[in-house]
Amino acid sequence: MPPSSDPKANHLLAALPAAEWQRWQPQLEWVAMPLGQVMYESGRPMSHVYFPTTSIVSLLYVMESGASAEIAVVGQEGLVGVSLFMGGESTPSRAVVQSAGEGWRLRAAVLKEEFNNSHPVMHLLLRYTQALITQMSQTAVCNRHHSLDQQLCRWLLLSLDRLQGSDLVMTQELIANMLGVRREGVTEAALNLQKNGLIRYARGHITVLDRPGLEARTCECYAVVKKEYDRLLPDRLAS
Amino acid sequence: MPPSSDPKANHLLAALPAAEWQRWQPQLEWVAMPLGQVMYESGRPMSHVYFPTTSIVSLLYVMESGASAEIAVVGQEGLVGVSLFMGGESTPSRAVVQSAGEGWRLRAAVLKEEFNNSHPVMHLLLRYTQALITQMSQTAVCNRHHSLDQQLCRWLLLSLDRLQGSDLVMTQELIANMLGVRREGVTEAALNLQKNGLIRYARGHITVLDRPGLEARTCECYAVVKKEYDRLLPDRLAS
DNA sequence: AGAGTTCAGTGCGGTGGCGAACATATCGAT
DNA sequence: ATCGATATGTTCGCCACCGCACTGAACTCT
Repeated sequence: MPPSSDPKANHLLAALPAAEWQRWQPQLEWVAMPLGQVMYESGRPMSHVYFPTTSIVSLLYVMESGASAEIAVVGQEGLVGVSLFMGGESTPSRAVVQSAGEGWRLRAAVLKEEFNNSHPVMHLLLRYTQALITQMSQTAVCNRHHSLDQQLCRWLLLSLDRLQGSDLVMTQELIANMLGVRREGVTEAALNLQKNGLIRYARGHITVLDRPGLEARTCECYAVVKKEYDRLLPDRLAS
Repeated sequence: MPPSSDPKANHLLAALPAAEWQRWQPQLEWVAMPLGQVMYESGRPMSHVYFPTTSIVSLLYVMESGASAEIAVVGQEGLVGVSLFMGGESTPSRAVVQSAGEGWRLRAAVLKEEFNNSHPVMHLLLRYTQALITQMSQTAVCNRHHSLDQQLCRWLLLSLDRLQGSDLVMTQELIANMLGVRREGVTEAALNLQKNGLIRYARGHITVLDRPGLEARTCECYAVVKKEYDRLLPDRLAS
């Protein structure tokens, strides 16, 4: 399978200054990211950082009981593997491809080298990390206070923002794993949304019909996260 | 009120290399941190970073509805205000003193200068930030999956780790706000713990009688966070 | 075409935490 | 010693979500 996506479809890569881009370009390696692929495993050192272009990756914690919960989601706006430059080399979470697509990767050593020696790179990556922290925090709050209906809306919107188009290939079972709830709960919430004409779905394929409707129905968590991403990673970065 | 605590009671300050310590020491300003003091407010730029020595600070999100939820807690092991060096200058959360005590602070400009010009400082602060990220993530998971009983144990243990001794000055009302639950729920959970001889409390004063018992009763979240702090910020840093 | 697998929908009892209202107990100030 | 404020204990109905068991429908493979 040949690369069909430009590295610059990833917003962080697109935001690199020219000098950095020149150095990085030959080092970037195209990768296919099929559904379910584990990008890194809890507690295991990482060999690469990944810059998704058309895929979505979930960061999730898996409990001893086997139950899981998503803490953040990464797409074309970000990168998978922040703990590499944060200094820990690993993290207790797992990263799994939630929506198949493509991306580009960079070897860990190269990234660390660049992070330490280029202030623009460092600042860009740290700002992204702060946005990611906001997403994680807001997930904690949302898990505490909001209904499954609202959380489903938030999750759909976050996913939409990280893809092009208004379609998601995604079974209810998978969504339930991400949200850390029962599959039946997702069925019910999704039925609600469908009844109200906000989405349509069939066997692992969800089409969003009324995005503003979703935004009206979700909790404030979505807007908080979106606003913080926009603030920390303004569009001009990606142009 | 005179300073009664050594700045080096804070683990990060204690971990500074000699050269950095020489530069920082004259800039450090002692501060009292009374219960309820707001160290920074959601979305507002920060003037200082704070290094608690004998106090505990909660990072919490306050929702439109007024409901709140703690996403992390900071004590002598860390610092309040990571978004300053992460580049965002502000963050959508609020930091409130949860247990009165003391600390030291540094002006924002000084900290940023040091962060940008000293690799040891940068790496130290980033490793701390990664530990903080772990705490936030685990909070999200815990909010999703674990019972109030278990969460209360986790919270007590996290607080204990950030203070000396086995006493907490803390009303159930306050704990409820932090955990994002009803006060009555905390009453019930605390009664359980008291019945089993794990704690004793009276009017805003909690004494932990059986710490191993608490550790046995809490969920895995506590251990995961503790282990990650120990891994990322080993004791030798603080010696 | 038929068999097996994957996905979605439904029903039912159980329960943990919610919201509200109220009862008691302890502390501190005058 | 009394009073008000603060902190804790108790009750009751409610509802969202859980766990489980099962049905039905659609796709896939040979």
